[in-house]
Amino acid sequence: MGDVRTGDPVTIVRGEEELFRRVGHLFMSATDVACVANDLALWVAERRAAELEEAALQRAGAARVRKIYRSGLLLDAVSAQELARRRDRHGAQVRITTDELSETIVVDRKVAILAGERHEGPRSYSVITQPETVQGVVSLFDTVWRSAVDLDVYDAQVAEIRRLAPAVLDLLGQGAKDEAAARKLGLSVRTYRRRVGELMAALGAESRFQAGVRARELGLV
Amino acid sequence: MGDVRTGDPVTIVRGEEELFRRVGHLFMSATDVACVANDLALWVAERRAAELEEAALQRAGAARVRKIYRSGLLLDAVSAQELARRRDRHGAQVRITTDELSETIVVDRKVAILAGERHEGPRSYSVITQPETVQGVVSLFDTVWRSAVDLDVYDAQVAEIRRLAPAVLDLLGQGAKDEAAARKLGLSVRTYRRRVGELMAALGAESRFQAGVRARELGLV
DNA sequence: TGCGGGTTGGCAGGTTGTTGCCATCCGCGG
DNA sequence: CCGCGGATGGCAACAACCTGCCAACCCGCA
Repeated sequence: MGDVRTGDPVTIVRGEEELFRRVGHLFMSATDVACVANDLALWVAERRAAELEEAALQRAGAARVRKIYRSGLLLDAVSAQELARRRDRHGAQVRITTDELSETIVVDRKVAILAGERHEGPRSYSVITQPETVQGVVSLFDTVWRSAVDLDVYDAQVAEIRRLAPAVLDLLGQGAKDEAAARKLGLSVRTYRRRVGELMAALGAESRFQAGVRARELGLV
Repeated sequence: MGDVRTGDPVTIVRGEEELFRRVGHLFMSATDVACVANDLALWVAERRAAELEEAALQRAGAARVRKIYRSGLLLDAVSAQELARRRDRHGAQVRITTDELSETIVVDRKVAILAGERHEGPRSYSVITQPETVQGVVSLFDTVWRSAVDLDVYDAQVAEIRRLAPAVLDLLGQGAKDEAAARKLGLSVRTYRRRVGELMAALGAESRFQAGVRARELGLV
């Protein structure tokens, strides 16, 4: 415990518990947080969230908090709303990308945390303090940040998509052919496919199989 | 509480806890259990499983236990093995179907339990004691049972599929085109598509989107 | 009424995915 | 050696899906 810098420039940490013990304190006084997240789950164990929440609220406005989320998240109206709520609550900036990114946090441009693959057992995280490496991560983040689009702007774009998305997802999930699905929705095949295309774009999927997986991941089907 | 027959011929029960309280005792003395399940999760709350387990073991051989599972389950080697283990342990008969079925239990041809949709909140179950209705359910079950194929037979069929399935699923999940995927696996496009087709058949999916959803549901991607 | 921006749906031409057919190859027992 | 069954891969025809283009339409606004 104590300062994270006492270890190697790169430390592998297993599980969120451990991660929190190592770097949790950094968030308390952070003035610059950059974050890539794929869902709304907090990175730290739920039971510790309260402390962080408090610290976050205290520095609201004083700190610069940038968060990037996957676009698929916005297809669920509830999630989208929750996202906006949190943003307002913390005075954070939220942008949306359609690219697939591994989860990342950079605190004060000094410490980078990269999430590893999520498979059996606790998830692993790489905690990086080596300045040049962190700088590289920051640079990547900045680039992605620039290409990402503001939550409100994106939200407006998908508002209409979202209206039809549930029905489209439902039909796709049933294995319906475009022909039949379009008829059921009272749309032309052309427009139905437009919807599917928008949906896939929003999910960042390049094939329908992949779209199915992502949709299921987000609990949309 | 008490005898399930005291209520209406059809009772809606919310949550597995409640279900167990209502009909748990039936399993203790049952000599004929018919069951459709979509995954390996036990129907009763985990903590009560021990009692049932015990009762089940005692009547092993004495009772007739028939279980039908979805074929997709077998794509995961671990699940398939666990399935066989449980079957041997309980002296049950296990068959596999590729059709989509809602979960069902019929005890001693007297009480039928149909699982409702799984959405927010606890899952609901219909407990049916009305004889004609139960008979109808039994009749449906018997038909499905006849058309289903024995676990061992099916297992042998998919053994080879399973060997390649993870790789194919992986590539599909990445949104790879058949062309590229086949190259990566060192297969011809034709054979790769054969694999995908077998996979979809095993998942009971009629479109790749649906296959993606099912695969994700089973945790195969 | 006329204009401008956005949505729709038909069409065409493309790519991707699905399936049957068949020649070929491999391994195995006769 | 042959014959056999199963797996493979090429080919082809077809179905399904994707997309650019454009005319038609709708709606709000001046």
